[in-house]
Amino acid sequence: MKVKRDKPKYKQIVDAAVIVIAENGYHQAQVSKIAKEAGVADGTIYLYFKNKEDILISVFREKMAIFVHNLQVILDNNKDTSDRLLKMIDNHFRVLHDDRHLAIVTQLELRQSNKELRLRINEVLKEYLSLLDTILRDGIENGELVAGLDVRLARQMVFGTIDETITSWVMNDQKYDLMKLSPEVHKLIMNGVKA
Amino acid sequence: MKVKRDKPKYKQIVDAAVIVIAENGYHQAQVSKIAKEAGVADGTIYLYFKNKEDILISVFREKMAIFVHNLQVILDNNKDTSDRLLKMIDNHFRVLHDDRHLAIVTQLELRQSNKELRLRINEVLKEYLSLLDTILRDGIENGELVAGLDVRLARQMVFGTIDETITSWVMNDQKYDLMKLSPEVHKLIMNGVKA
Amino acid sequence: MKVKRDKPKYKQIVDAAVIVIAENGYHQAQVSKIAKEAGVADGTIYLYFKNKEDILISVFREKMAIFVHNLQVILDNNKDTSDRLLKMIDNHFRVLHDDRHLAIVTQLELRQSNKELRLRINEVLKEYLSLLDTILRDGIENGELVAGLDVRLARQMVFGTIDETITSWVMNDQKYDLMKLSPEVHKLIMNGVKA
Amino acid sequence: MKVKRDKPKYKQIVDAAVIVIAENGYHQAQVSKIAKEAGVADGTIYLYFKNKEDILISVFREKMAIFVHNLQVILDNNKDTSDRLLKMIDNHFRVLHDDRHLAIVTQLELRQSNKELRLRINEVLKEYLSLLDTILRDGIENGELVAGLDVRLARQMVFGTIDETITSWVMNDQKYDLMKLSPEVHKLIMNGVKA
DNA sequence: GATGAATGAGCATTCATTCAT
DNA sequence: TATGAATGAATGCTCATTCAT
Repeated sequence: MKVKRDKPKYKQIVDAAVIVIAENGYHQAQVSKIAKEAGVADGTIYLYFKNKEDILISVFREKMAIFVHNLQVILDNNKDTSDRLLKMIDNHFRVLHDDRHLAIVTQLELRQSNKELRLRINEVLKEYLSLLDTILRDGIENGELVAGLDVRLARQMVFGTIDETITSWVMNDQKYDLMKLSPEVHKLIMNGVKA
Repeated sequence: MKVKRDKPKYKQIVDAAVIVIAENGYHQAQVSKIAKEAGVADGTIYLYFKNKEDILISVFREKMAIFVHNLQVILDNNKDTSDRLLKMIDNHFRVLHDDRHLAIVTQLELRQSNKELRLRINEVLKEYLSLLDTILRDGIENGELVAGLDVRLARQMVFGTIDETITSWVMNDQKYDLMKLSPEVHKLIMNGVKA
Repeated sequence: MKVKRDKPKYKQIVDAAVIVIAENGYHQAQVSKIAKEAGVADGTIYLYFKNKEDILISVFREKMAIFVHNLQVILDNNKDTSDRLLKMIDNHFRVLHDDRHLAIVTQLELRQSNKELRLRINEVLKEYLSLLDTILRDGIENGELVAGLDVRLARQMVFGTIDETITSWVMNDQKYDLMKLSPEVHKLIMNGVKA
Repeated sequence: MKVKRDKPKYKQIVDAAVIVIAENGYHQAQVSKIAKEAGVADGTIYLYFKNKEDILISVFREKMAIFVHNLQVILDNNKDTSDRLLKMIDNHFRVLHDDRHLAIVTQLELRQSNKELRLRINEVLKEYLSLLDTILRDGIENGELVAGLDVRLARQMVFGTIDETITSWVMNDQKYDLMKLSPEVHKLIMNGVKA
């Protein structure tokens, strides 16, 4: 039996939600607007999603899967820690660079959700962060990263830097080329700011 | 006539707002709750604030002033870049460590505000970030920081790392000692993760 | 072609409706639940019934037929008015005593329907009440009942008493033996409360 | 401190609810309609009532209080059981005869409420029924009513008869004079139908 | 006959803000 | 200044019914 998540209308509605949220803002993204954008009736939404929160979680889960999948491929094909980190940054930047709506949604709008929803979003994020942990642990093991590195702090530094960089870019209306920043961001993460 | 914000009721209301938001969450922080906590009538709020958004901005502005003031003192008393950064991190951690309500409000609750409000919050943040820029520019100038450092990116790295570290601490219910992390965070920012 | 109500699916759906209404209550007895209980698709309902109201009317009509049929047999086999009334009460109590679901549906749930539906239910009820009128008129004629009895009022007294007695029993979760009450109810109707 | 129930707007809204329910039916009695009829804003309703159900309970409670109060006066001023019952019937008929809207609401519309609300309505009713029980017990004691009378069944007979009589009158569009029926109803209850 | 995915109208409730006192 | 009763706009979700297959 086909699960709902694989049906075309499911994806249609998720994609519509990204567009509606990006263009109207989180608090102005009414279910009826999403339904209209998806080209379905309001009630149809509820054949595929339990409630509005379920749509938002799904948006995040579906899109996050892209990041996770890409990062998994990067890990499989690259064994050098520096390469892995550069490619991770580059991938993260590129996915959001290529989908301006998605960038607005993940960096600004979804963060307006309430604490409960954000906790559920964080759970989805964990999969991604655990792959980052793998990069860091492998790097420590093979001597590429500094011995005794606190993996949790390092993860927060890497993710915090990437996230803040993208958020600033979005808040500046994406008016400069995010892609060009990855080498420099990579260098900062690897070597810090010290001369 | 004194300006309104020096009057006791202005501060009463701002402090009440921090408590109400921390204890109830952003979306459950109704004006009537804040008024009750401040011991004034609902209508009185509007003698001191234009609207609800104005209260929230004021909360952020009043509390941010502490960070800015402290950081200014740090800059005045320390000329070494590494010292300045360590003390900045330490200060940032300590202020939020000492006021659990404030930590919840700045790291979680106020981020649920809409884009417009967050843009205004960012403006308040600018003063703080420009002091950080000063640290970075001074460091580059005197050779302590790497030549050719992209100040904007470096600022995003420093702030992103600090912010993500604190947010993780708050989301983990502040159950470990944030203060102990500053030396390690400082080291990461200075030297990166590379061996 | 047989009329629809003789086909097995018609009865299947009516019986399913009684069960679903009794177990879920009138307002939670959605067409889809009735269809599921009956083992047919939602759309199939509409091959046998004009609309949801039509199902409910049919439930009442089908079940009421039992009362009417039994009462007709009682009238055919008993000519004494007091006997007829006792047996009528006894029959009314027994049918609902033996089908707890039906008792809930007729005494509580179906009364939640709107005025229009209740008017149509009353029409179905008329057949039953006109047999009661026959008992009363016969009784007046042969001198068993008081001369000059207002048949309409007497009918309302008999039916109101029976109905209120059963409703109280259902609202008390059918926790006492309804059957045992018929002689006493009969006596009240025949002789009133006066010493 | 004045309680809400004593404020003029409380009564205004209750009376508006009776009119709106009687004229539009239970399921078409939207809160906004009640507010409009009461001449207040929708939100004002919620300053006086917890929710819609609370309005309906209050309607019943407020109006039932009239019956209870009148019946209490009757008990105080009449010691003869037959008199008491006649006056009770007469009072019950007269109150509903004098307020056609209220008659529709209590006999038809409020019965469409769900089981939970009806249970709460029944609790309000209990006060009235317990006064009736007092009449019956006093009557048995002083020998006016039949020795060994089952008070519960007698109560159901009296109330069921009154209720069914009024409901029939309402369903017949109140087109005959209800008041004239009380002596006959009283006789039926006292003496039964037997010759 | 039978299916079940799709439809879309309809409504209770909250809460920031006002303004008469 | 200070009050707090009153306002009224705005929206997620359900479910009876349809109709293409």
